[in-house]
Amino acid sequence: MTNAKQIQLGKGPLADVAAASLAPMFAALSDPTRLRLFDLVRRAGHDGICSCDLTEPLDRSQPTISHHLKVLREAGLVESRRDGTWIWYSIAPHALDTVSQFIQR
Amino acid sequence: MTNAKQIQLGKGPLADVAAASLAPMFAALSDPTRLRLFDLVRRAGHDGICSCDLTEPLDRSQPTISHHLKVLREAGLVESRRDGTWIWYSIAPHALDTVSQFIQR
DNA sequence: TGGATACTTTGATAGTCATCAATATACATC
DNA sequence: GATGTATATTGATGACTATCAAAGTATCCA
Repeated sequence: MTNAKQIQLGKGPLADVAAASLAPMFAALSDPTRLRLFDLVRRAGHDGICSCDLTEPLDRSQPTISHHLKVLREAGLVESRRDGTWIWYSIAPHALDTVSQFIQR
Repeated sequence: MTNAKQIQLGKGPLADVAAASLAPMFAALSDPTRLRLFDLVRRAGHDGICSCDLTEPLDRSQPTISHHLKVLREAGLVESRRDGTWIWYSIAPHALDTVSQFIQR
């Protein structure tokens, strides 16, 4: 189940619930390996990138990469689609909109 | 010791060191209490806000707030200055520049 | 000097997380 | 069906974290 809550931050002080839904997105980006993973996926553009091409450049085990991709997916930052035995990852539309909204405020 | 590394992200894939210095800033924002704390400080504008006015609205113990402020400070996101027994917090200049740079890329 | 107020540090606890090896699942091909 | 490749899940482990109460430090004022 993906966690793609499209939160609209109000104008007042950051509400409890808003903070609670914003925090996991920052958490997803709070690990160096995941940051590089996200960056690689973003660079791949619309087509995305095969999971099999992500393990080697990051120097982590295959289960670890799989774990991190799951975290990014559940945070609503990336999407995946299967193509035979491969799985292709791409950036979710509006992935960083909420984060952006918070940053520039 | 504040951790205000002003990283310039290159154009190529996110480097190991860049990711390692970016991750702690996201980590600092990955907790709901800290997000609200940061938001309150930001709203206070140039003058900043007294630490004593941050404990009550967040419904956490005073040591917990102190701990979170330390995390924000060491991530280079906020600054503090003492005024008698009070300590005033304000947003660090260019606090979110590096994060912004990563987001819009 | 001594109390009062604001804040920090310490110590403890329960929870989360990054990582890997081992195992399981899914798909393709033969 | 059997085998091989790609990915996911499980289980274990060491490290980190959010929280609080208690104790410590800093500053002001009388």
